[in-house]
Order: sequence, then structure tokens, then C-alpha cells
Amino acid sequence: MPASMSRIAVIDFETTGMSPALGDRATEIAIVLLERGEVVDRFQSLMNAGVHIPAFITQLTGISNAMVASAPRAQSVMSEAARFVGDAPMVAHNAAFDRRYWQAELALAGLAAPQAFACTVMLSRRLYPEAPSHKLGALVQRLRLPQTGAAHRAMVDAEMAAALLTQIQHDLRVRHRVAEPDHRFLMRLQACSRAAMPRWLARQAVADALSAEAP
DNA sequence: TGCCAGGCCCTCTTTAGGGCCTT
Repeated sequence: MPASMSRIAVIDFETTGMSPALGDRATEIAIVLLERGEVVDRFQSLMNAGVHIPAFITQLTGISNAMVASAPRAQSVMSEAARFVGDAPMVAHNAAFDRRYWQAELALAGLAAPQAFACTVMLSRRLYPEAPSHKLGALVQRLRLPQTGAAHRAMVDAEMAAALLTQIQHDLRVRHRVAEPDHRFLMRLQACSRAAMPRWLARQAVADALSAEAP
């Protein structure tokens, strides 16, 4: 398999709130490009969307109104980000959140967002059902993955999500004998959800998805 | 005007409710 086919873009946004549908905007973006489990490139930028950052968000992320005031405009940052990702499939921790902002911010920049998103929350629920918490920081601690700095900055969280994804792929190879746990396999595994089938069938589907790849 | 996410997953469930996870 060519390296480009195993390329995955792990993304994290910092934002002004929970929903772009309510007018919230991105304030920072970070993307870690993985190839065969190795970080091969990084993209990071604060972005000025021209909206006020609530005080509690500044307290949470450390990103202030003054910081984004001197940052490049959201539209140009998103254009660069889209070029950086290209056609690589994407991964995020709680992907529904980052996918909403990826699509909304690209739409505001007049750009399409065709990438498929896999979700490390859903994957860790399938793979580590015994974990007491599936928060990014809790999983990083539990799996003893490296922490590169204080959480709630985009690159720190993107690096942690990339480390988590790499561990998930490692465990799929070693524990479940999945020869090539690429993005297509991750999408199949995360689709084994109760939303699409009864719980017992979902559990069986996870087991089947894992064992089907065994030699 | 005031309010406001949304999808997954569990259980004291499925004709529902609430916790998790992201900022």
C-alpha cells in the first residue's frame, strides 16, 4: 500500500462554544498528519473569525480576544488547512464536534469538506469498553501515552488524539491481528454502533469486525 | 423574547430519560 493511502489527518479545534449552528466559531486549529503511525507533518494556527470569545472559554483554553485579534483571518487559515489535509481521511476525538466546525468553517471560506471522519471516542468505546472514562486526557493517562503540554490547546490535543489513534491501531494489530487497521477499517469498526443495531448485535459486530481480520 | 448542540450509549429501555464527550 502506498504511503499516501495510509495517511490520516488528526484534527482538533478550539472554539467559542459548542455549536456553529448557534454562531460559535473556531479560534484555533491544529492538524497532525500521520503516515503508518508516524507524525510526518503538523499544521497549527490561531484564527480570527471576528467574534467575541467568552471569558469562560479564555479560562478553559487560554485563548484570548487579544490573541485572535492579531491572528490571520479564519477564511485564509481554513484555505491553508484544506490544502494541508488534501484528500486524507480525518480523525478527531469526538469527531462529530470537530467535523461540524471543519464543515462550517470551510463552508464560510467557500470550500468543500469531503473528508470522512473517524472518531477516537467511538473507537476507544469499542476497543476499551472497560475504561472508566473516554475523555481524551483520561485515555492518554490510562494508556500511558505521552502528554506534550497543557490540554485545551489545539496542537496539544491533536498530538494526544494522534497518540491515542496510533495506540488503537497498535492494539488492533497486536491484540486483534488486524493486518492493516487503516481508515476504512476504523470506519467499519466505529459503525458497529447501537444506533444501527441492537446492543447484543453491536457487540457481536465489534467481535466480528475484529476477528474477520485475523489470519 | 428567550432559549438554544448533537450523536452515541446505557438502563430502572424501545410509547424514555439521562450521562458522556467535544468548547
